[in-house]
Amino acid sequence: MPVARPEPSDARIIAHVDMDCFYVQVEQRNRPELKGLPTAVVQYNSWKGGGLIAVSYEARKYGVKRSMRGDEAKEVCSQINLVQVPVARGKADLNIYRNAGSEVVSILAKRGRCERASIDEVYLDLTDAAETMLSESPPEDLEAIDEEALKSHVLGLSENKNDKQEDVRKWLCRNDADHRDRLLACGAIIVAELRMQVLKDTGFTCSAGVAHNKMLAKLASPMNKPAQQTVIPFAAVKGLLASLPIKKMKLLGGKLGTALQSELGVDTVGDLLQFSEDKLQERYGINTGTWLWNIARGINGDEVEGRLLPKSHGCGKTFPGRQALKSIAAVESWLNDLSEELSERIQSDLEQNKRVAQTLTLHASAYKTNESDSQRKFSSKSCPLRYGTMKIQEDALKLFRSAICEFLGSNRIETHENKHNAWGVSALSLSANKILATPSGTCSILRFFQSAEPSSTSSNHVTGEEIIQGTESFQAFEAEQMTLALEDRTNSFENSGSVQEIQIIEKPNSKGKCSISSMLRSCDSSSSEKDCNEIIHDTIPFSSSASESYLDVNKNSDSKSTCLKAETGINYAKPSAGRDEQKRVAVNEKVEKLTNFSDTDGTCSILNFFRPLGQSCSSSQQLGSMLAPSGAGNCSEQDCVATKEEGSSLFQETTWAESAGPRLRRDGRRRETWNNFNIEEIDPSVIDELPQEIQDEVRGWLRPLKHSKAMNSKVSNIARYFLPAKDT
DNA sequence: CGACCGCAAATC
DNA sequence: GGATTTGCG
Repeated sequence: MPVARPEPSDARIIAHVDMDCFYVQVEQRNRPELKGLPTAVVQYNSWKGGGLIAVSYEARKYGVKRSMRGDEAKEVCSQINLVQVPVARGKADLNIYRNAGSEVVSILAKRGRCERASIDEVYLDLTDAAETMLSESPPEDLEAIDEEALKSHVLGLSENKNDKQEDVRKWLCRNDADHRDRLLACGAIIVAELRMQVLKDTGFTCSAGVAHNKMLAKLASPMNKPAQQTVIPFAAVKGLLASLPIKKMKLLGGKLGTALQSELGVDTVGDLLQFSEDKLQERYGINTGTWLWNIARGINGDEVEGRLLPKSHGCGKTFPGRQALKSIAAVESWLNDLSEELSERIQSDLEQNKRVAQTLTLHASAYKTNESDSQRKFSSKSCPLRYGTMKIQEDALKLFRSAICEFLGSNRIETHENKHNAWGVSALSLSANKILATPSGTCSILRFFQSAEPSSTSSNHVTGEEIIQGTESFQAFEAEQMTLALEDRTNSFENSGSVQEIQIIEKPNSKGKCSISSMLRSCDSSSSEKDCNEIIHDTIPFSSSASESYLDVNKNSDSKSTCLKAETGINYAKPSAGRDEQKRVAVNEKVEKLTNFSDTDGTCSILNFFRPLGQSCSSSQQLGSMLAPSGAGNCSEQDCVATKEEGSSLFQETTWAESAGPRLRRDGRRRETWNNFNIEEIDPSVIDELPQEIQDEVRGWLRPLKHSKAMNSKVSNIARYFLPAKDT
């Protein structure tokens, strides 16, 4: 459901840029002989000529539609050129289009805040640029207005005369106009320049809408395609919405739009005006109700996000009809392919953008052949993402096993093998989510910890000192080191392959932020899986420190725990009073080792840097929290208590009692906590204990803070990477 | 089962 | 917060 956001009081200038039949343009750039010819891009040519996903404007003249199959397109346009989407690993591969989209984004981002809305769409907030232009060189002062700007379509401007461009020129240059319109004129000129730049640099044409908010800009961009732009002045909004079919509005093309039509008899956006906000809220909820009330009036406060990269990466394939996968082996094979693709994509994201994905998610559609209620949900499953194709393949298969087991409501492995052909899988997809930007310098810190680990191999360790930061080789070094650090993140699963029902989930800290401890924890890959088995926590809130791993004994059914019991011989009975302590098991051994180890070689205080911390600390304190060795904070009482719990579980000084089964905590002893300090209170001598390159990095973080409050945001970005985000 | 496929983001 | 839904091209 859409959510209403307050609209800023000052007029904004927002543009929506939409590439014209983008996939076709990309293919035509690769094969120039196709330019100007009726062309469509098609995927899976095998069945009825494949499905069209982009149609050139030449082909549209013949009535070719995106919803057609290739064969149908040939029927209405026999000379159409059908270009197939590239296929890799047996599935469509959209990477060339993604990359082409990136080319465009990098150009469009130059004049203002830029949000990549899809593979071929971008929002721009050009408010500042327009204000600047208006005050420094307003349109009426320009000797000549860009031809492309003169070709703009201005909604509401009478376009019946012979010389349309002269009308537009007058409109753009009216210095007696409303301030908002004058800004819009500047926006149109800027957008025209940007579009020309895109054409010059990439060869792609695009269309654009310019208006005062995202909703209106999005409405405007397709009004005059291809290769044109449309402006919606404030005065034109009411008339536009009055006759706009409700389903044309973004987010109303689906169920909600249908509901409005059938329940309220609303046909156009303007028809919504007759309903009070209360009425709309009552029917569609507070958020959606207000959102609807607003859009009826052309009001939309959504901000342009300033994000040039996607928030997640996914790949999937459907297996319709007879193609459904009927064996684990077939599923495994496809998951391997999907994992490979996903791995490549997150790897290049890491190398190019220094971003790290945190979560791997599998989704599938399945049915049961012998049951009538075969529509049962096949729930998606996720686990911490470990880098490396093999690891992803491994985890993906385990996620699938876990999900199919749940789907079938059976614990029997034989059923999974589908001997009776009892099930089929009609879709598989994998995605990498929760992608976080890594602050520069993080990786060498990671590697420091990894090399510090006594049992880790040092063969591939290179110290940062040998590399000069800022050079390309350093960039490559960073990416490589980061990858090494991420490959060994805690395994998602209990090592015994027979137990699919237990899933170790990386429990994120309060806001799901990446925690360095999860990476540190598994520096030793040889022992990580074994250790994993030991990281068993109950599901009762207990020292749930940032990103500790715990075994998520599925809590929703008795059969699950029964199953576990049967297959592992360990009693994983559901939590019950008096037994909690048995299920409350040790923290990863490596963290313990790290703690003890550090006490002996003088690096003790670096650990203080990376203690997991409680929530609700102000961001200006967060870095201080990582760095300060002692002091007092101003968290609420409750927060501090919670933090102490965390401290005791992950970094306590006491050792852990060994036992035959899961290891138990010997006592509840706590150490003083160190969080919540002012950054000014950091003891400089602490930093001196670090290796030189890390000293430099940390000092780099601190230096700006002392001089400029504006740098707080930079520091808190780094801090947020390690710490729970501030609750907002 | 059932024929649009693949993908990404938002919502709950 | 993970899973599901919605929507888009």
